[in-house]
Amino acid sequence: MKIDPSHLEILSAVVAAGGLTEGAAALGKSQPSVSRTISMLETRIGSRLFEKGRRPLRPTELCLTLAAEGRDIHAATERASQAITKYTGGKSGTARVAGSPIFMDGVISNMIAGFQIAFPDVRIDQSYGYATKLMEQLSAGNIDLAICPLKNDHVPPEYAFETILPGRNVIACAPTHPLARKTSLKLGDIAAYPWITPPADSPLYEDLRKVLKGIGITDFKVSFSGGSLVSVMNVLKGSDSLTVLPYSVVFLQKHLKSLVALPIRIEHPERQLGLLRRIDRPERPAVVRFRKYIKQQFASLSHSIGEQERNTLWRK
Amino acid sequence: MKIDPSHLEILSAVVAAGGLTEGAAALGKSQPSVSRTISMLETRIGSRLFEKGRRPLRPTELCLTLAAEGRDIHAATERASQAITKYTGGKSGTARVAGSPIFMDGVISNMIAGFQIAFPDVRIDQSYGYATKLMEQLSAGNIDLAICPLKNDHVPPEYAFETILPGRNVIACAPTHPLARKTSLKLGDIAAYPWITPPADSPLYEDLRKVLKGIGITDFKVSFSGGSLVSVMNVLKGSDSLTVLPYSVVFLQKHLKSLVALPIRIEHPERQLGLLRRIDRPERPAVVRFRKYIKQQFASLSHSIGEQERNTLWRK
DNA sequence: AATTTTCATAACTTAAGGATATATTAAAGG
DNA sequence: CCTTTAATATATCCTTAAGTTATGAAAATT
Repeated sequence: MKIDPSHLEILSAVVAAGGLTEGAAALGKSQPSVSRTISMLETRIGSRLFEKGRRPLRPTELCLTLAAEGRDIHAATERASQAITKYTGGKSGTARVAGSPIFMDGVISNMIAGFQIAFPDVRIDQSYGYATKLMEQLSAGNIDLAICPLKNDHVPPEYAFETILPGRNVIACAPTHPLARKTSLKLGDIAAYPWITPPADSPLYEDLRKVLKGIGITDFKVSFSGGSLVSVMNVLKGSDSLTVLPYSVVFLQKHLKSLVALPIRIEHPERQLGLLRRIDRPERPAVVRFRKYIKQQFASLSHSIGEQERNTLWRK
Repeated sequence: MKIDPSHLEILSAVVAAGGLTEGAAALGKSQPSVSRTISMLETRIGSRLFEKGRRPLRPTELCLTLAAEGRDIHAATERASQAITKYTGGKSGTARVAGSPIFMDGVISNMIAGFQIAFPDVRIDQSYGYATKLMEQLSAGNIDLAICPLKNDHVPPEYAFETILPGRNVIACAPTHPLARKTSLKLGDIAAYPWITPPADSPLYEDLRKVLKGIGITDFKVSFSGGSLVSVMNVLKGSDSLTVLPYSVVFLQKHLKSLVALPIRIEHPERQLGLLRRIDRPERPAVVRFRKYIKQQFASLSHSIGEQERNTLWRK
């Protein structure tokens, strides 16, 4: 005897409501519809579900048994509905995000922390990579969103790129660095110190080279290279080295007293930090939610940086 | 987001089977039917349930969540189906039976015991009454089946009456009774002993009067009256009283050595023991099963009595 | 690259399920 | 006891889901 679960759900509603009319109302259906469904069910089963000719509708034993299963079914569909609502509202699911290591560690991870507080049931899968690899990963469907610096006019048409910050870099050092305490800083001062460079394949490395070249330093001493942000910061802290970092990264570390930016205006890379995704792939709700959260966070970060800007004197 | 539980059931089957084709086969449906149901579900939900363009069908997170609920739903419908099968097979439910007290206690209760062993999930609600009241109870829908002696041609057309035994009575006494040990018994012998009579409103009481009148006793001494079978047997055991009982009752007690029948052939009542029910009421499966069980039991009882008959010499 | 397997689509048919209007019927009340 | 009232059953119509077979498209496999 194959049975339609929705019939059992209806049955349980009628039993719970104590009548067809009220049951139908509870279900949001018309009374005749429910009446017919019940009587079709009765003929299928071959037994009455309600005693004949009793006006306060009296369920039979079988009816009560089936209604109990109907309640289970209703509970399950209810849970399913809520799961769907949660999922389509972007409050559950997974967002797979990747980006440049320095950015992810220095900026995004802090934002992810806040996101997790607000949406604890969204899982964030994070990985690292630079632009080319990120695009491949996006196209392969391995990640949903990339966060990286890119030249705005170098974005292929199958990608969407939303800029979130200008790609501004600064020269950074430990707060204990001799230059950090100098009030008036000359460009020549920095030539004496060794440099920490990011991995050679990173865009930041390219930036660093250009910056130094821009201020006339072509032959610079590299004391450490290739590390992640934490490595870089640790080495900076224990040495007199300098490095080039995105201003946003330094900005967020500043109040932790682990990094400072030297007030030297250096060449802007032509890139913009932004959110990259495939335009032809439907975005899952959790990804949309995450992306918008990141955008909003960057908007407020951008505002904070802007204020800071007005209170700083940059030389060059 | 209102969701159809059967869709979730289908979803879980597809996920469990690992593909549309196998899932459809498991459900006993065609592949296109299942395919369309899934895709309709996807458009309703607004999210994919299976990743696009992956040939070993890969369920999304949401899909797995929903499929889990689908499993619950499937389990519930399965339980419901089995409950229905059991019920319609007469293996669960309730049968409300009533009958003459002496018969119910002396014969039917033993049969009910056997029935309960075979069908432990059928509940028997037993009550007592004589023909008129039983018919009222049947008509009021308070009982499903009556077991009572009735004249075959006195059955109103709205009732069905199946005879199960001829309404044969015997004179009964305790095995320790003086007459029980006598080998040759004369009719006059019984005149000396007091009588136990059933309740005055019972058909058996009428039988007793007729029997005694038939053998010439009009003025008989009543030592006890109105009790149930157990009372009657207890009083018989502790006294020299006689009584009239249905032969079937005595027959079943005989091997317990609590009652014996005197080998005196007495007048047969014109009634027949039978199963009475309303012909216009649909019988619930458990009632059918019980009724058939009782009929079959009486058939074999009837056979046993028949054999016993051939070995007994009845006088009159 | 061809083959195979699996899923999606098309077109059609049947049955279920929704609505409104109305007939029946059991319970209640004068 | 008969009338009233409230609830359920039925009638009719229409829309949509769901089943079928045949067929097209696409991913994996060889």
